[in-house]
Amino acid sequence: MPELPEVETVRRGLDPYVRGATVAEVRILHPRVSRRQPGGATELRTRLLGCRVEGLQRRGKYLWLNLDSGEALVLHLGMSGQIRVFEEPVADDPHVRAWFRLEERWIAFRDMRTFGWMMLAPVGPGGLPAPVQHIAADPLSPESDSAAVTRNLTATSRSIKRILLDQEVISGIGNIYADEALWRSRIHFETPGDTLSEAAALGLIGDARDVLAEALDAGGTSFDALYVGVSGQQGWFQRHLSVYGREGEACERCGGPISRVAFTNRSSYLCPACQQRPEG
DNA sequence: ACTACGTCCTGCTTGC
DNA sequence: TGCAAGCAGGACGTAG
Repeated sequence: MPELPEVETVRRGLDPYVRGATVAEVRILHPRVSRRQPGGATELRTRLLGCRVEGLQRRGKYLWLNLDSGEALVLHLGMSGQIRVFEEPVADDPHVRAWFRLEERWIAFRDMRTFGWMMLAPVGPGGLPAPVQHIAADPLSPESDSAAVTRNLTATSRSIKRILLDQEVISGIGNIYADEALWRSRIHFETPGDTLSEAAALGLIGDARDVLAEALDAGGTSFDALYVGVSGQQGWFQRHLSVYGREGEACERCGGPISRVAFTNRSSYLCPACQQRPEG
């Protein structure tokens, strides 16, 4: 669920509660949350206890806490993950998968669909934890290299939407913002990457960066209760979405109807008039 | 090597 | 009304 703007909103909200704080208590309530940890919940808990958090970073949709042990606690929210901060642990919340106490705050990892995970990992080259090493820079990062991304976008016959969703090419973009960026660039999602001009690819990267930045300013996108910030607040960018979730509504550019079509067991939203399928 | 597909989950919505 | 199928914002392993 959460894409870059939502994850960054969580990072900013969580940062003041964790930076400089020591992990005083760890409760793993569901085994799936620690499934990527080789030693499971026990290892996660024992190696985390007593660690001091030195920082909270993000790359694409991945978050990690830098620990004074030299390791990082890497978190991925998956489709439905949330991080919430409480004064006391909430009893009987069926979706809390883990609790952490840092100083006097209780931090919950909630995740209805349990695709999210967390694991401890060594920090490698570039300050990136091992599970994040393969993830490309995201468009809001100063490390992002538009020329290099452009080359990657146009080097393959894969559909442009698949490439946008490939976190090893450009990170942080998910189904919502891929559709929004493609609409802004008037590109059909099935367009093969290697048929795009360099200018079109560069423009698309710019549109992706713009939509992510605007969504971040709005605190992210909340279609339902599944995405909220650390205090439970909703994001507001859904009011500014041009195509996503707007099947049948008028395209704000040409007035034609927005359509929804199948895309790898999911949906793509587009304006068929503005975003013409490539020939052949 | 590269690409497409199925799969891991739960819960809400839709349609028969 | 009830039930089953469909659908959801992600990423990985595997098969082709």
